[in-house]
Amino acid sequence: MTSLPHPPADQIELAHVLAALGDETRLAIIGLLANGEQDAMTCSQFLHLGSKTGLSYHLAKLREAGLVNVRPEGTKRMISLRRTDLDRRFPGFLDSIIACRAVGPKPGKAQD
Amino acid sequence: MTSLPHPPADQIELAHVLAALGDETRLAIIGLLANGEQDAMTCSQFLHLGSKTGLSYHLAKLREAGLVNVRPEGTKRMISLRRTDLDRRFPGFLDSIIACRAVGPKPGKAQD
DNA sequence: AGCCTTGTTCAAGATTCATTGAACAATTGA
DNA sequence: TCAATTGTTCAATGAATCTTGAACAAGGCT
Repeated sequence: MTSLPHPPADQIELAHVLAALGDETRLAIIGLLANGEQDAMTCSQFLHLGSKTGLSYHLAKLREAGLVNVRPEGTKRMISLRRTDLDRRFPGFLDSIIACRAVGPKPGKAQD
Repeated sequence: MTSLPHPPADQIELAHVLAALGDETRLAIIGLLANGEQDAMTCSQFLHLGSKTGLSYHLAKLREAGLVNVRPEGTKRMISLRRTDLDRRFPGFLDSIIACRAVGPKPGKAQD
């Protein structure tokens, strides 16, 4: 039961995706989702990036843009990158973003 | 004489670049710069995308983000993609964006 | 039943963004 | 010099964004 609205894969818009990623907090979330071993994480695992309310807001943005999938499980939300959908729609895009971030702005202090 | 402020190549920030591209008008400008034969275009060549003032605003955004280079030549500004700088800093990123746009939202009516 | 955890929603505020029109600056050309 | 072209700057407006705290909802646990 995907209670929360997700855009279908073929309807993900590039400008929308780029706008969603044009924010340090959300970019950090994507970085953690991409580099972490687990393919799904909960909101509370991002709490070091901001307040509970702020996270809910940013995660909704990422979901609405088509970047992440959110699956309710108990009181938790399992959040995962829509890797397959994104790769099919925008080949190479996600990989380049992730690679950039690995070298990029926030190098140390990754408590995965 | 680069009268206008451009960020040095190694100081271009990913989040800033993504935010600059998260706008249909600016994305269209980058698309035209990337797909056109000419490596430099003037502001007036983008007038079909918006008002003169708006274009000036959006082009400043792209310049400040490090996406384009603006070189004054007479009363004109020669605008070009910073392909080399971007490829070095974010390998594969620009190519994936351009490829996406080719398939993407505004298919027909490209008066190159 | 209560209580805790996890996360959303609502309302408010400050900030930034995008668009517009008028006025201005600089170069080109008659 | 006068006029046209090219583009910037300024001020104002409305919209969107981000952040915060309080209140709420839904499950899990004892």
